[in-house]
Formats: sequence, C-alpha cells, structure tokens
Amino acid sequence: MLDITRIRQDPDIVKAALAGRAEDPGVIDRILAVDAQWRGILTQLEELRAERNRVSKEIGRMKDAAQREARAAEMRAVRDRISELENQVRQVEEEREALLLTVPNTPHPSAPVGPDEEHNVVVRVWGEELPNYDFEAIPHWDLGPELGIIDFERGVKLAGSRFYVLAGAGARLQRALIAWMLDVHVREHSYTEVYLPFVVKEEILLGAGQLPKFADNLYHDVEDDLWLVPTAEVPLTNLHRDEILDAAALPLRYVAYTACFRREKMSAGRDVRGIKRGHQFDKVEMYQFALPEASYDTLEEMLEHALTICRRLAIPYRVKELCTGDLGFGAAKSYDVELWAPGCGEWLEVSSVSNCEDFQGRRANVRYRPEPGARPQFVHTLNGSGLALPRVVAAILENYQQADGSVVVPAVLRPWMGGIEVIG
RNA sequence: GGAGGGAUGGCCGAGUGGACGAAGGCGGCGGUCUUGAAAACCGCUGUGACCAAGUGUCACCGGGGGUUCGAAUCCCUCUCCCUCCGCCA
Repeated sequence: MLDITRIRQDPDIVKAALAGRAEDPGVIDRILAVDAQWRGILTQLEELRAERNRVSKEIGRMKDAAQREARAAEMRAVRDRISELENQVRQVEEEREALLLTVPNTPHPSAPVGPDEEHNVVVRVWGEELPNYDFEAIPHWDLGPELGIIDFERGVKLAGSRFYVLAGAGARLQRALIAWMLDVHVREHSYTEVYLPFVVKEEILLGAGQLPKFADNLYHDVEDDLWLVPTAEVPLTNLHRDEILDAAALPLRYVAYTACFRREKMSAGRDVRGIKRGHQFDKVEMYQFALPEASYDTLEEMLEHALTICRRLAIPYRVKELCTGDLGFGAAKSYDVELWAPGCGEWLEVSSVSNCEDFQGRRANVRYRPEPGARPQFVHTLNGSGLALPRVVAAILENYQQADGSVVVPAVLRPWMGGIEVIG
C-alpha cells in the first residue's frame, strides 16, 4: 500500500511512477477526492466529540436534577449527530482503503521502463558454453515418464489437469533439493528456517498484496474462510504483523519450504506440458525484513544467494531485471533468474527476487524503531525464491541427461540422495 | 464437538458507570550520589489520526455491535487462550 501522506503531498510524482506500470493513474485522483471528503467529515466529527466529552463531564458534576436533565437532552441530539457522522466517516474510510489496496507499488527509479516482458533486460549470463550434446536432448515431459519418475496420467486421475505424481528417484530428487537448499541458506547465508501454515486468513493475503486483486488465482476454502498459500512469501510477510521490531536485530532473515497453490486462471492454456506450471508446486523461499537504507544492498545479496544455488548445480542461468510493466504488484524492483533447459529449449524462471520497500510493511503493519524513543517506521521487505522446485527438477533432468536416457545426479546433491549417482 | 474460566500498556497486575490513557510493581531510559558499579532516591517511559500546529483535539483497555449525557466498567456477538470431557495423526 502506498502512503496516503505521500499521495497528498506529491500526487504527480506518484501518478508518473504508476504510468510506467501501464496502470491507470486516475485512481490517484479518486483517492485524493475521497480523502478530502474523509478529512472534512472527520474534523466535524471530532469537534462534536470534543463538545460531548466536555459537557458530559459537566453533567457528572451537576447537583441539580432538572439542570442535569436539560443538558442531557441537548447532548442526545449531539450523540445522534455523532452517530451519523461516524457512519459517514466509516463508509468513506472504507472506500479510500478499498481504492488504496488496489494500487500497485511505485517502481524504483532504476527499474527499466517498458510496458511488458519484452522490455526486461538481461543483466547477467553464466555458463557461456551451453551443453553441446552429441545426441538430441529430450524434454523432461518425455524423459520423466520414460524413467518412471514423473507420472502425469495418475496426477490427472487424482486431481485433474496440471497435477502430476513424482515417483522413486524423482520424488527423492525433489526432497533432496529442498533439504540441500534449506541447509545452504541456513548454514551459509544466515537465514532462520521456519515451518509455516499452508493456509492463511484473508487479512494475511491482504497484508502481502495478493488480495483483493488476485483472488481469481487463489484456492479458497469457503467453510472455514481459509486460503491456500500461493507462496511462502504470504505468511512470511505477516510473521511479524502488528509488531515493532528492534532496529538492532534487523535484517531478519527467514527461509521456508512450503507447497504453493495456484489456480493459474490467468495462464489458462499456457505451459500445459510438463511440470513447468502446475496448480501445486514446492518452493524454498527466502525473506528479509530490512532497514530502508539497507534494502537495496539486501536485494543484491539475496540475488547472489539464489545464484549460488544455480552455480552449484552447474546449470547455465541468466538474470533479468524486470521492467516497470512486468513488475509484480508489490515490487519496486525485481530480478528474475532463469535456468537453461536444453530439452524443451527454454529458459525456465526458477526465482524472482524483489524489494517491496515499505509496501507490504505498511499493509501488514510491520515496523521498527530507528532510535530509542523515536517514532516507529515501516520496515522494508524482500522476498526471493531460493528456488522453485519443479523447474529446477526439469532443468536438472534436461541438463544432466545422457545418450542412454539416464540422468546423472548433480554432485552437490548426492549426499542428500543417499549416494545415488545416476537415475535410470 | 460438549461444559466452565479468561483476554487491561514491553511484562505482571488493579480497576463494576463520571477527574481513567488507565493505580501499583517489574523492566527500560535519563539524573543525583559513587573512583567505578550496585543499592537508594528523583524524573521520564504506549500507538495512531486530524487541523486552526497548540501546556490543541480525537480514537484505542482482544474484534464488532448495543445501552447511556457519559463505558475499561453494563448488554449482545465473534475470535483467541486456559481447564475438564469426547474424538484423533
């Protein structure tokens, strides 16, 4: 959520920033109009409340019953007027809040400007020598079933399209990746591992920015009004909801494994083959609560943490800086990390690392106190996949395949694979 | 799921209709004293909002609603926590 004070003070700057996202800047004018209305009503309301408080105290001190009743009668009218104004204020406030919740974050000035993903900028490429096979690399959706480690038919039987079953060494490989990534981030990158609920309340989705705009893409349990998490970022953002953190303790670093659930309504018909885009997938997520002055250093650092994983898997990757039109709703600046998959001939997005600045901190009310006695400020939050599992599995299968159809297990994973060196 | 008991400031804990944004204690910060520290004593110590920006006003005692001139206090409701029973990985 954007700061209403900032919108009041610099509406044109905010509008210009949103224009870069191909977002309708007219919403800012509507917010300003409702805000002005809200302030007008609030001023009247508070004046009346001040009068009521003053006179009520007088009444409490009065001895004469008739005089007392006369004043009380006057105050009954004031009370009714207050009640009317309270309803109006609440209504206008809700309207303002509802509008504010739909406005995306303003991009950082360093984000490349452009309307869509065509304008993202590749900033780094690693692994110049793409694998040069003396056989034709086949895609994971053929390789997996042949090895008996990915079962699409039975996934569909159980849960419908976009679900699959991992079996044997395939399931083991995914579990090994999760355990290994968590260990690397905990031991080498100083994150604290947390295990989180996979379902959350509506207000938690609002805090992270998935609601109210993206309800279509979420699974919702109507009976208990709980939502399946689309990413661990959602509960992590709210982990310190309504808290004032100790500035000396920042940054706080968390890493969590969760399953992620997405209805993929917006991507219907896209990426239907393979395990690239399913309704359920596993992910190891990095998250940091940072001081505002440090958050852009933190962003670079988190990107490195994700790239460390890629490099140790020895799979070629590239890093893209997202342009203003392709940034996620809450992000001010993002990098995407993609692994090369020679079988399907695609770069697979395995990580997105973002600085949301104080956008989520304000929505989830996570603050810190800069100095003892100083006013609390909103923290900056950063999230980054470290990494998203199915696509890493796909990339491993396609990069490590051999002419006989078997797949070599990457050296770093063997201790987590019970020493298995080859699948097949 | 059934029965009962709770929810007050960073923490503990008073407060059953009017001078209560809230006693007291602990913790924290500052000071006096001290070579230094401790002890003792003194002072300060929640969050947010609005504007006419002031020794200003308003709101907040789990959430929401109600009664009243006036609610931490009375009523309704929801959530969460605790105890006992049932069920269960």
